[in-house]
Amino acid sequence: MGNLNDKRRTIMEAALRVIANKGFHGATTSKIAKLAGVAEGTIYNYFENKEDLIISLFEETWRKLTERAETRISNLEHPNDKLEAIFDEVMGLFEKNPHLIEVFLIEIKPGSLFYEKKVQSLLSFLDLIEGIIREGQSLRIYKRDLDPKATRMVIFGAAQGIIHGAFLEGAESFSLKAAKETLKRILKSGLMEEIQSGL
Amino acid sequence: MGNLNDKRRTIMEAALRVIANKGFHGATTSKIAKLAGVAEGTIYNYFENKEDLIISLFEETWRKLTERAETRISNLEHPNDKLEAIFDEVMGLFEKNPHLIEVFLIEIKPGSLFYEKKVQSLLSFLDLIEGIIREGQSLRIYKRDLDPKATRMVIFGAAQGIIHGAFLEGAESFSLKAAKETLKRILKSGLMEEIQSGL
Amino acid sequence: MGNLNDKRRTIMEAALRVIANKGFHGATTSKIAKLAGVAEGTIYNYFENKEDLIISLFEETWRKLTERAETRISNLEHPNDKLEAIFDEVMGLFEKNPHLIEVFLIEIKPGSLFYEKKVQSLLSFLDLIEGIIREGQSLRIYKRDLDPKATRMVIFGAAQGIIHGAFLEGAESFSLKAAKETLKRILKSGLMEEIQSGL
Amino acid sequence: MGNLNDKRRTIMEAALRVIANKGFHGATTSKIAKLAGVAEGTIYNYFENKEDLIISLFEETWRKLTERAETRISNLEHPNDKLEAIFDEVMGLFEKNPHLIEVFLIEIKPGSLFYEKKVQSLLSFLDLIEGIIREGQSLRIYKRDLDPKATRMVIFGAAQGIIHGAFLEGAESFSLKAAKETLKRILKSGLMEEIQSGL
DNA sequence: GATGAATGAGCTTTCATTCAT
DNA sequence: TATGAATGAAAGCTCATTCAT
Repeated sequence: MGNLNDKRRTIMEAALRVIANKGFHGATTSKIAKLAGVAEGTIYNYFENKEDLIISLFEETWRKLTERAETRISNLEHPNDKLEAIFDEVMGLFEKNPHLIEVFLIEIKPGSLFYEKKVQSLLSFLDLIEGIIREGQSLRIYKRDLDPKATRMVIFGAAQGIIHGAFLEGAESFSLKAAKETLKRILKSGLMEEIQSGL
Repeated sequence: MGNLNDKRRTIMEAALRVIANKGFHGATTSKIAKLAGVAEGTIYNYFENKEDLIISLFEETWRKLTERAETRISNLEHPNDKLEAIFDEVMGLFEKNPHLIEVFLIEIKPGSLFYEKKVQSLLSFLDLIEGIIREGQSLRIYKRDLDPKATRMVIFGAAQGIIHGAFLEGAESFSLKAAKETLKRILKSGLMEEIQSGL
Repeated sequence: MGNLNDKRRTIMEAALRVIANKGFHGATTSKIAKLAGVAEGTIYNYFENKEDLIISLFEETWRKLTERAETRISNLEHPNDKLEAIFDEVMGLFEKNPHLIEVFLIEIKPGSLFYEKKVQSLLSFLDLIEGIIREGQSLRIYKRDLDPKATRMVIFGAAQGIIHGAFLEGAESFSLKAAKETLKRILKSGLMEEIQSGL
Repeated sequence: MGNLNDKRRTIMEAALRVIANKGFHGATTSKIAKLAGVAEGTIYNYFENKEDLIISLFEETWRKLTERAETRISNLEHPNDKLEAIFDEVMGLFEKNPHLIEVFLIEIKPGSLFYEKKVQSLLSFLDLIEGIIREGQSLRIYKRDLDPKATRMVIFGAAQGIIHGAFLEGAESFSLKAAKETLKRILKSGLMEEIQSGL
């Protein structure tokens, strides 16, 4: 154990940091190798090719994010609280490392590395969200006529949207904090059953 | 007239098709030229450089989309109907050309071609949405505590999300039609003022 | 007459101005054509190719310079005065249009357009200088043991040298005026027979 | 050691030979790589870009020339002898490699690679000459009213001139040996104080 | 396993020249 | 003759991948 996986991990971490600093297309094998403190050729002892490295990184990152999210929601009761906690987890990662958005949100698209591979870890993350939606529906907290697979993409996409918004407009005209609040409100009443007043 | 713009248009259409087939980063000048049936150098008679070509394509596409959307909503009264009409217009384009999502929805990020340029046509499209939101708020149809700039990104992102969903999962497990319905419901109650019961 | 040569002349003048503004390598056929107010293809009705244009321009410019120099020295007696007048003529042209130096002084070298062609007009200009040297030698003003062909190159090269100096060092540390004076003094005593004092 | 610098040297020597054969502007990276027996990309393992290669070559060549000249003059006393020794050194190099003139004497002009960089090695070489001139002036051997910065360019340019002459005219009508003698004579009396007769 | 120099296909861009009109 | 859009070879440069050590 250890040694082999240590170097593999070192390379992946270097790749993550290079992407975080230089962006997806600025992440060359040479920069990754240098930061990892290994020779360029060494990368190919641990990964088939660059694509394999990036996909592995992607999988690992989403897997860990999902794990952290699962831990956090395990203490929570209400589906709204769970969704909010997950959302915070995701936002935290990408606020710290804006460039990761490129790889972990944006490179999820037709034609990208990740698309053909239908990367499992992202689907698992989406499954987590879907589970909460279904749970909320069972508890009659969330509207039962919402398609869960569609709903999870609406939530995921809306979150991406406000991150994009933060870049598209400046920090001056776009408050991420206010945007989070707005998103929360929209989703809350968008998802929740309307309370039958007077009953 | 015509001839000059014809060739320009031919090149732009070729670029669009190459992007559609090969993705944004697979769209080389050589492939574009070949598909357009012109020499590579000819591209540079009509565009300053590749970036100029891509941005022109981007601008043109969003501009036309915005125009069509404006025409469609001019007959409509209720903000919900307007948003739905716009949404249909966008979905129509990207269902036909899935790869365009890369360029027209996604390449809007720090470091990308479009980010520095803050391409005006996309902002105009978003302005259209924002206008409808503000209008709905004035009419006390939409919640007044929603930040319009955030809201427009939530809508935009949610729409992207369900398009992504359609690709991430197969057609068999993801019904775009059902997804649209779900999105509509979420946004409807998400955006609209809750009716004061007892009145 | 006229029309044919007019257009030819127009193109050459445009070429001269483009070189003067943009330098030798910035002088593209497209810029020349635009400034001349003709189509790019038209250049090829008057010149075999770009090389032919440039060489023609070179020849013409040196021919005219030689003519002007001949006119000026026709009134002068002493070889020193003649050389100085020629020198002033050359310096005047290149001080006004520094970029011309590239073509008319510097592109005279092995491997250049002009080298293989052994451009006649420059040789005529050098012949003019040589004639003055020979004349000075006949009159026992100049040293008779100087090889005239070598001497003409020494003069020509020395003049180039101080022009280079003006570029190599800044205007602040290199006074072209002082340099001319120095060159004059060196050549004067360098060329002239030493007067046998006391005899 | 060695191996790394060997390849660097191989590439520089190839560049030198390509320039010698094809001239400065005919020296493409592809030709250089082919002659060096390396892939084009290999050049960029040793030099930042083509400009860096050419400037390195230039610097190296002038530096070595200056070194050799310094060694040779260290044994000499009279400024005339020193200048002559330097001159011989320069002539030796360029007689062997005529095309180098382009790069090492002539590409020193506004707009050229070397101009902006004010390549230090050439200035050092010129400083060497200037030092001898100043020394000669201190010793009252050379005229004190000559501007040393101008004088060094006159000498430099005159030497260039006779090299040019050797190419412009054929070997049959231009004797480089005679030209050297002529240059020596002109400079000798041109630079030296006139002896005060009667003393 | 680890190295990193070497590779070379492929990229965007330029521009002298051609030729159908 | 005049046009100028079209051409395409060739340029400098990048970088994922290989392989001899």
